[in-house]
Amino acid sequence: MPKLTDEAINSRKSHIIECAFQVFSEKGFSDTSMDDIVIKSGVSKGGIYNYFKSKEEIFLEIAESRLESRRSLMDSIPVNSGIHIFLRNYFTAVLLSLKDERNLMTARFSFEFWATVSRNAELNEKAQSRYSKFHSDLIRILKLGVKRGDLSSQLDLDNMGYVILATLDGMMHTHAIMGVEMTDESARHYVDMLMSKLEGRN
Amino acid sequence: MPKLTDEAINSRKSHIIECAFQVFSEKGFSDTSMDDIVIKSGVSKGGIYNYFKSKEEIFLEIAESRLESRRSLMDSIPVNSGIHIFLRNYFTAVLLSLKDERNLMTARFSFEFWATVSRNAELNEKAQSRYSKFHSDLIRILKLGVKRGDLSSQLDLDNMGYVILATLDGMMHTHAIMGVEMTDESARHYVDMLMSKLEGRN
Amino acid sequence: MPKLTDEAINSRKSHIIECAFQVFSEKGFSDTSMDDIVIKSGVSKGGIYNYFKSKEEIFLEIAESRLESRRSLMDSIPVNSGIHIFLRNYFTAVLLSLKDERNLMTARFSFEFWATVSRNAELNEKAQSRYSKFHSDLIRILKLGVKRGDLSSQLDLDNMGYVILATLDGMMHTHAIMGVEMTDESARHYVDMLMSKLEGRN
Amino acid sequence: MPKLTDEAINSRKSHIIECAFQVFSEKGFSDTSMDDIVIKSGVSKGGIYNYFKSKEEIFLEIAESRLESRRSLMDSIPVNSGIHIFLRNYFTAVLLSLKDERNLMTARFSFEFWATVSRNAELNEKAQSRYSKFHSDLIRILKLGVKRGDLSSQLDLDNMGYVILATLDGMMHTHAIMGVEMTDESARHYVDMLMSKLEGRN
DNA sequence: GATGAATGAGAATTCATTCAT
DNA sequence: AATGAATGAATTCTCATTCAT
Repeated sequence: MPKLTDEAINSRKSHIIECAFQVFSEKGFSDTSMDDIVIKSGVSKGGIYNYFKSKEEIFLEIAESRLESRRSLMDSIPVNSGIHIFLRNYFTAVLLSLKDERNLMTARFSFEFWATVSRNAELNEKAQSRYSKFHSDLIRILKLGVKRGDLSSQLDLDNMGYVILATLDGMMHTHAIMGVEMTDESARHYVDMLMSKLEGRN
Repeated sequence: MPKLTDEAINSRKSHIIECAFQVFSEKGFSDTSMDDIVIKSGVSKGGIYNYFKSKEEIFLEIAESRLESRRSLMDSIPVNSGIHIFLRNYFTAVLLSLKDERNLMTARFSFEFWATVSRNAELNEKAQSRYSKFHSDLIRILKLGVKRGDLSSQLDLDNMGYVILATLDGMMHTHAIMGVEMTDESARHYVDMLMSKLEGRN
Repeated sequence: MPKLTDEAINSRKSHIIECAFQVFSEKGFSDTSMDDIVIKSGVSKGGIYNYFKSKEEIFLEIAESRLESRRSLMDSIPVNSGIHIFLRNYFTAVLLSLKDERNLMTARFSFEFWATVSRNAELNEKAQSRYSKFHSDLIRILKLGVKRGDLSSQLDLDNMGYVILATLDGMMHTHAIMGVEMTDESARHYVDMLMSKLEGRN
Repeated sequence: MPKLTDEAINSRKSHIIECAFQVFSEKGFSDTSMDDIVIKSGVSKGGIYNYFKSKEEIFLEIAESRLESRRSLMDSIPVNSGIHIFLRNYFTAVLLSLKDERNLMTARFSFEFWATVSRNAELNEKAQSRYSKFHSDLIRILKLGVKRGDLSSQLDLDNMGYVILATLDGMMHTHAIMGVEMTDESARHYVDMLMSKLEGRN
């Protein structure tokens, strides 16, 4: 066959990645075999290796794209509305997004990613730096909020950044991995609690 | 050979479980091989299979014992001090306990446990019911706190139970699995935030 | 597309053969992949299969051309000079030729060829008959030398043919494959030894 | 099963090595699959890996033992008889030994060994040093012969060492690999030629 | 009961060859 | 004719489990 266009190549890669993403989300990295991906994608063994040089590479490329998309959510802050409004909406949206099966899978993949990566020193470093970026993005927004007077000036931003990201993850983790139902009320209570802290209403 | 006393059997089992626990914590379920456990424990392959019928069974028995111990922590509420004091201390203790390597391992094991269990419908049910017990214990305490006037009477207890357990897990997960340092300040901010909510100070 | 001229076809074949020759010399038959040849030659996978129907065929065609060239060396005996002179020069030239990287490669290829061929009854027969031709060429020359009085009349020509070809190969093999340096002195001692025998000076 | 005695382990290893030796001799390193060894030896896939950690290790252990045995041949020089007698006998014995199928296989393995090893820088070094030992053993004997007056005092020992080993190899190679029959006469002519040189009879 | 050697089903990956374009 | 993506059988190696001693 003649050379595929870049577009065709990317589409093929995307297809494989999409299928692999589903399997990884469901079974985790170690328990997913290349055969699983072969079956799910309909692409032959060798075919997959035309696009990725190892199972790990597939996993990492998925992480690359998925984790990026979460971060980008934050990039778009409406300039006019208050930061406190934005954050409340953002937190709520993140939690409620899990109602969508697709986002649930992303969450599962994400936890699997951290579990896998945490056992590999080299990868871990990359993952940490990704987290740091996410963290500093958040801090930047919090700072902006403080400056605008939307958030409390008493905040210990660095540490609150940790608390926010960690507890948000926890809310998702419990629902996505542990399979414990998260109700809308739980989400609301959580966001209220967080925003009270951030707005200094306690 | 003469039948071993129950005590001897239990001691040998405990030894294997202890060693397996360490390896599972470090490498996760799939990446731990029986050989890892053989080497760590000094017990032969066949020996291990005398006590456990599969790798999965070892894993599950560890979960059984470890997760039980966490629960029991809550059983002992000092009658005199306020519930809000108790909870504050308890949450703080749980988070700070991660400074101890052993507790860190337990946390890691626990997350690995949920990840594994989440992929197996049958196990999942058992795990869920364990979680439910933990959740209802917590609710019971919260109720007691409300009744005693130590906690806000406005609380939506069921949902707050979820929020508490989930966010606490998140705080631990971020530190234990993702390897992001949790400072004492982060822990304190988190507990403050939670207690403000529970005590109705916002 | 218009049919390529025979010349164009041959030139393309030659190019592929030349490149394949280099890779085979370096890595041997089994460890050379078609991709290696594709990369070295710049000709596409399918392109190569237009000219050769298998990896083995390429290998064999190289052998065909290379081994022929060695034989032809012998075809040109200067009529005037003594056969003993000619042989001395020829043996010396063969050995010293290994200083040239190109000839070293040819030697390596040649040994690889025999190793490969020795494992395949059908090919082996062809190779043997090639060897026989070479052997009888040599005998012919030796006979001529005897007749002219340049070589000893006591020679057991058939067997000496074997000894000459075998030891010459050995000298080359040790240098080319085993990587043991062959000095000019070694070469000279060898040729002296051989010529003493052939000239009956012992 | 309880622990095997060292003897039992060695016997098992020997069995595997023996079978692998046969297959490697016949098909070469690359073309021998672990399955070939499994079938030939009757030992299961996993079983073989209990004794050797890779295909390469099996190959190298065979080389270790086989190549050693050849060397040791030289260690036993009868003190009384002349060195020239010993060498003549030794060279003749080496060549005629190829009549035995077993020694033929060893020769084939040996050439395969060098071919394989020559493409791997790390292994190559080890192989070279093995060769060096063999070479220096030979030189030592030659020196002894010169000293005793059994061999010519005009010899350039280092280079003759090369010539001897290389031509001897060549004689064997031509027979074992190229499949060209080596007659007793060829062997005798070769040894005569070599001894004439060594004894200075030319 | 304990041991550890043996098993063999699977895992990831490679590669000669094919064939649609 | 030329291209290079696709195929899938074959390869090396791993590992949970079994079982003879």
